[in-house]
Parts: sequence; structure tokens; C-alpha cells
Amino acid sequence: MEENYQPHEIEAEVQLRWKQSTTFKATEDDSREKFYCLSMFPYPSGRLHMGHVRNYTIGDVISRYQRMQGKNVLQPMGWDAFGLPAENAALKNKVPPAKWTYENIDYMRGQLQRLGFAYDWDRELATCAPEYYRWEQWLFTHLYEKGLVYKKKSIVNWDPVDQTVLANEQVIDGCGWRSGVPVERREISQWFLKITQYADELLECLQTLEGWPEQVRVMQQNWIGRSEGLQFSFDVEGGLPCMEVYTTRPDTLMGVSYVAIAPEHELAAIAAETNQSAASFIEKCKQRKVAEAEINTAEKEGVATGLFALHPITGEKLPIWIANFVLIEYGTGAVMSVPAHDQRDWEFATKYQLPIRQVVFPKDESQQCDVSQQAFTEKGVLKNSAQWDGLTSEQAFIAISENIETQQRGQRSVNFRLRDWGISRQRYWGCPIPIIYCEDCGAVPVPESDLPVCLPEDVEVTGAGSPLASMTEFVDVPCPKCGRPAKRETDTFDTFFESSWYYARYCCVDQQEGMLDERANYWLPVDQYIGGIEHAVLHLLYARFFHKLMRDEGLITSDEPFTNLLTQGMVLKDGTKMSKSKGNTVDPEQLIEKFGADTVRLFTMFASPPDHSLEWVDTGVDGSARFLKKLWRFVYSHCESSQSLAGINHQDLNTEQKALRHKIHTTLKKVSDDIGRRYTFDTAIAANMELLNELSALKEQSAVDHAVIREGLEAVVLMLSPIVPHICFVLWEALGHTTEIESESWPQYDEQALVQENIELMVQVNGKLRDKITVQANAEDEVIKTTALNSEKIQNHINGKPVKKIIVVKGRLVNIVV
RNA sequence: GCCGGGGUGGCGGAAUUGGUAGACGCGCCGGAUUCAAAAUCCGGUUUCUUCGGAAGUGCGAGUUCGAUUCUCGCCCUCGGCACCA
Repeated sequence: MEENYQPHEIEAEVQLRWKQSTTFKATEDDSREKFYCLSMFPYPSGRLHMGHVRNYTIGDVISRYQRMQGKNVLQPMGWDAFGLPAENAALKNKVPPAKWTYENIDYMRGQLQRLGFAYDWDRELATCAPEYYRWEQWLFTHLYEKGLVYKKKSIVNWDPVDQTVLANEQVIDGCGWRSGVPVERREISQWFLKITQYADELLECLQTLEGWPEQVRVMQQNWIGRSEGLQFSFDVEGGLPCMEVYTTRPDTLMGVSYVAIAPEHELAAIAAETNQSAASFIEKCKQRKVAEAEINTAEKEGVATGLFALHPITGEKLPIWIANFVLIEYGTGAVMSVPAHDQRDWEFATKYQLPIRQVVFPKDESQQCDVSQQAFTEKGVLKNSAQWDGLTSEQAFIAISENIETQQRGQRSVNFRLRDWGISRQRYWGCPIPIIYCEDCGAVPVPESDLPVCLPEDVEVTGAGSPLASMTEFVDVPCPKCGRPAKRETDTFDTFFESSWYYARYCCVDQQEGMLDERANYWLPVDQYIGGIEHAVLHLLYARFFHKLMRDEGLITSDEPFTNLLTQGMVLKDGTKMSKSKGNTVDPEQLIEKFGADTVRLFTMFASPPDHSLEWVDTGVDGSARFLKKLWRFVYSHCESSQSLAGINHQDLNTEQKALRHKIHTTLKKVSDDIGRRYTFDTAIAANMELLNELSALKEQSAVDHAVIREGLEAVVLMLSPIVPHICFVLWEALGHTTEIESESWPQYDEQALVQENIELMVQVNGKLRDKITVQANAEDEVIKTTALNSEKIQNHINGKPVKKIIVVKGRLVNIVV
């Protein structure tokens, strides 16, 4: 063993040993409990950032700990390789996206390997490889046959110069981020996946995900947005088609004073034929942007159509208004407006002087309620509501709904905020949608035998639209049905498509005959998933949806993909998120070069618990490096010592030795809980630092001293091995072991060493700490009370006052109340 | 606006079930070693103090023998969602 810690030498050497021994290769084994630990795979952007390092270190610590628990652990890694940055880089550097991506993957794989993560690299996958994406094309065609896929027109941001759809984030001040020209709202035909058909199950299963953070479950719940209400129709004057509305407050039906429709509603178009102001208002709304934030801040505006709807109970004529706040996508695109009981309706009514009719009043009559100031949106008791007067909102919900149902005018129904998932992207670097358009046969899915539809990789990206559209060798194909000339779809899948099922593919990455095989059922569901909170809704919802699609395709048996979810906090510097644009990034590679991988791993785990944000402090890294040096030198001097090594018989130890063993085993107990249950790696590390401090405080004078210190050092090395695996690998061998530390079990604490003869108790007077006493661990309460009262300091604080009560908390404290 | 985190020394943070507030680390101060420096080691480090103590976990109340922890009302901050009828 070298006298000084040389991280770079030992890390390279240990990594080679792991590779030679195929230590982390995972194989299905029914005789052992499996543990599938997965960190969200990276986009190959070029180099790792600190967020990656933190994410993957957390996963690695959990994986290595579970391995020491005797579990059969799978920890894979791969690449979320399709996406827009590759096209941007291509434009900038004149490199094809495929080349750029594969080079980045090679570089970043090297970085991950230098960090020593215990991945089974045989299962590595990249989503841009045809062997991978062919199976999602296959699934898509199956979903098409099942009717879970459809094509419809939807409104998008269209950049007229770049000839492409832009994401909302790419529209800056209403203009394309690169072209700088105003974007248009354009209706484009796109493919959709019927995620709404799974809305109920996606919502219900959230309750079973007890291993997920409450925050993420709530976010998904809100996103799915289930509501119960009544859908019914208004007759419209003049023989026009009747108008469907949806409301969650049927109890307010008698307070309706107008009806509002979306500018895209069919009645709006009818009105526009004769009403010039309606026509120009609809035109104005078309100009507005798609970005929802813009819509929200826009002032409520509308125009009367001149048309009238008839109230389903009273027959009263209600004006129909076109309003910019009514969304065509939600419900029926039309709402019954009750200004007295809905704040939006109230604002609109106030602006256009429409009547405000209060029909619900507070249950508590003393409660203030003035609908001329604002809407009263709470539930209450009905008045001004004909036969329903006196009913509560809850009773009226049922009674009024039943009335409408009896009239056969509508029915109670459930609505979701969730909309179907638009998966078409007019972009090049993605998975081709396996569809062929034939003039006679329409949209025809590519037959299974013709899959995969490979994306041509050697292309020139110009920035104007997708290069696929102009590649006749890609586009021109015979129709699979009739054989006549047809055109291939040139849109690609949203890249969330690839990331929705990669976790399953890792289980059987070499399977060439099918999407998944029986090995997926061995490993799934993922026992521990780790990633950023930014994926709380999109990725984690799509993956749950895909899991159910694959289940219903008969590919897997479980209902949910991820049993436990850990959302790691952001890496901050100077109080804000590390990012290139802010110029406050820290390059992990430079840190590894300076300190070695173990120090970087140690610091990222030590600085804060994984689910909190991590404040990066450069000098903090020095502390972690110092600790590892200290550990190394301690083991070195221990091993160089000429002291012989005795056996340990706890009963025969002296007080100091017993105290040290007590520290060793309480630390073992605490760290097992910190790493195994709490995932607070920071406190686990702190406890080991404390233990090492105490071990080094003992002046070694005997073979038994030497043995107790040896026991402590071995415990520290084993406990830290999931966090800093390289140094622990070497120290374990230095401590005389001939087997690799990766085959060791997690150390167990010795109950006998936890027992103490004497314990220290806090003594409080009126809840304030005044003294400490030492008593026998098994002392009776009476003895403890007497000892506490005998203390001189305590007597000073009691100061002759009568003692009212003495509270003894076993093993902790005594509180004397005077 | 709604939902969810969070607010503790100079700094990152600990205190797991209501029971020693400030573990561990950084920084700083003092000392040892050194020709000197780096590195290393030892000691100190919440504030105030008449050196007896006193106060102290965003602010204000409350429950309790005892509150960083529980309840109520505020303030600040971070994150998410947002015209969803």
C-alpha cells in the first residue's frame, strides 16, 4: 500500500478490475430478490454537468447498498439521443446530427466510466438506433389497429420562414426564436395518442404509488384534472343547431344570464356570416399566440352574436356571446355563464353590463356576501331558484341534474383537463412515424415486415423545415396495400416517445424478435427511479401511460413502471441554478482531474440530502478530499503498525474500548438506516467522519486496542463503499482481505456493543437545561429523581421553591417543575 | 390567484416519534511543525454578558412540564400549475 492517497492511479486500476471481473453484469436469477435501480438517462449534449453527476451518484449509492443487502441488482445506462439540439449543432457546425450525437455519447460514456458507476454496460442503449426505435414504430402500428392513434388538425405555432412548428418555449415575444418573424397560429394535421382513454386509470393508480413524493402525485393529479358535472344542451332561437355546455355547478343553473362560446365554435362561424363585429373579433382571436401564459394575462373580451339561447327551465332568452376566455379544447367549447357565482363570468358581465343574478347564498347567514363586488363562488343554499329554493348546493346538484336528465336534455358526466398527446414533430432528428399516405387507401401503417423505417443519417440540415421532406428516396414508396405510388410520412415522433419505454427495454436490450420478452417481467417494475423534478408531469406521465399500453398489448404484467421515485434537487451556485447562460457552471471533469472521482462523489452526497437543492461551494470540495486523505493515512499507519491483533471479547474490554465499540456499532445502526431507509447520505457520511475522529483519538496501546480500531476501520470502509467505491476497494484489500469488497455483505451491528452500563441524563428545571447527571442505564425512576435533586446546580435553580412535579423521560432527561 | 416545498451561526447544513439547538464539513481565530510557505496536527468558534448568567431556530399568538418540531394568523422565498367552465 502506498503511503499517500493517489486517487487517479487507484481509480483507473479499480475500474479495470471491475471490468475484468464483469462485477456489475446483471443476470436474471429467481433465487435472489431483484432490485432494479434506474436513473433518468441523459440527453447526449456533449459533456456531463453537475446535475448528472449528482443524479447518477445517488443511483449508484442505492444500487451498491442494495447489492450489499444480497439483492440481484440491475443498474443500466443509456442515451436519450433524439432531439432538437443535435439539429441546432448541425446547423452551427455543419456536422450531421447523427455524427454529433454518437461522438457525444462516446465522450460522455467515458466520463461516466471515470466516475466509477456500477452499470451493466452490456445493456447500454441509444434511442436513435434503429434496433431501439423499430419497436416503438411496431407498437405505434399496433395502437393504430386498436384505434388508440388518430390524426386530427390542431393549432400550432408556425414559423413561416423556417417552415416548421415551434414549441411554445421557442416563441419569444411572439416571434420565432431564430427567424425573428412573427409566428402564425396554424392548423396542422397531427398524430395523437389517446391518453385520455387512460385518464381514469392514470388518476386512480396515483393513489397506489406510495413510494412517490406527494408533490409529484399532486402535480399529476392536477394535470389530469378530473371534474364531475353536467353536460346538457341549450336550444338556440331561429332553428339553429342546439348548443352543448358543460358545468360543474348545475346548482347555479337558475342564475345563468348569458352563454359564452369559444371563437372557434360553430355558432360563432354562423354568427360571423351576418355579424361584421363578430367576424372581426374571431379574426382578432386567430392572431393571438398559442402560448397559454399569454392567453391568461389577456383581458377578457367578447362580442355579442345577436343570437339567443333558451333557458332549459324558464325558456328565457339568453344572449350568446363570443368570448376570448372560452377554450374550444375543453368541455364543449361553450359555457353557461353565471356571473354571480363564477369570477370570470362576473368580470365579463361587469365589463359588458350583463345581469348578475344571485341564486346561492352562504349557509352561515352572518357571512358577508355581496355579488356586486365579486362573485360568490362557494357552495351554499339556493334562493331565487323556483322549486329548488332551500336546497343546499349539493342537493341541488342532484335535483337539477335529474330534471335535465328527465327532459333528455343532457346527463351528468366526467371531464378531464388532460388532452390527447400530440406526437407529430416536423423535425428531422427523431423516429420516423411509420405511416404511408396513399391517394386511394388513405393513411396506411407500415407493415411489420417493413420495419424499421430507418431515419437517413447522412443528411444536410439547412434549418428550413425537415430535410426528409425533400428526400425523394425516403418519401416516394409504393402503397403497402395497393402497390401504387404513395408518400411516406415525414414527421417524426415527439422525443418523449422514446423515453417512455426505455426502462423496459433495458431488461432485454438484445432481443431482436420483439419489443420485450419475459425478462421484462423479472425486472419490472423499477424498484427505485431517480431523476429531476422537472419531469414530474410530462415524462413520468407518458411513461406510466406507455406502461399500461404495453401491458394491454400483453408485453408485461405490472400496472405501474416505477415503484419508488426520488426527485433530486437542483444544483445551485450563488443561489441560482447552474446553467451555461448564467455562466456559473462547474465542470465535473475538471474536478475529477483535480481531486479524483471519489472526492467528487463524496462531496455531492455530503453537501445536502438528495431531494434538497445543493448549494455548490468550491471550498467544500477541499473538505471531502481532506477526509479521504485522512482515511487513507489512518488505514496506512494502522496496517504499518507492529502491534499484534487480538480477538475481541466484549465483556473483557476496558471502559475506553467498550465506549469505542459502542460508537462503532451505534454508527453502523444509524448509517444503515440513513442509507437504507432515509436516503440521507449526508448524515451517513457525517456519522462516519465522527467515527473516524473518535477512532483516531484512541491512543493505541495493546493488541486489543488494535483489534477494536481494526473493527472500526473495516466498518467505515464497508459503510462508505457505496459512496466512494474506489478508495474502499483498495483499503479493503489493504486491511488484509483477499476477496473484492463488492462481494461483501452490509455490516451488521452487535447488540451487545450497543448496551451501556452508565448513561448521561439531562436535568431540566422548568424545561431549561441546568445540569447533566450520570446514572446506571437500568436505574429506577426514584433513583434518577433523587440523583437529580441532589445536584448542587439543580438545588441552586430550585432555590427553595416547592417541587410540583418531576418528569422522567427514559434514557433522555429529567424535568423538575417548581 | 391556486397547490406544494422552505426560512436555524459568517457559509452548506444537522436535530428521524414534542425531549441536550447548532452534529458533520467549510471559513475564520489561536497554537504546534517549518529558515519560510504549502501540507499536516492540536485547540477555539450562535449572540450578549456585570462571567453568576441571559437570550436565541422569519414575525406574532396559542397548546404543553418541555416547541426548530404541533395549532392559528402574518411576512419573505423557491418550485409547479394557471381563464379547465
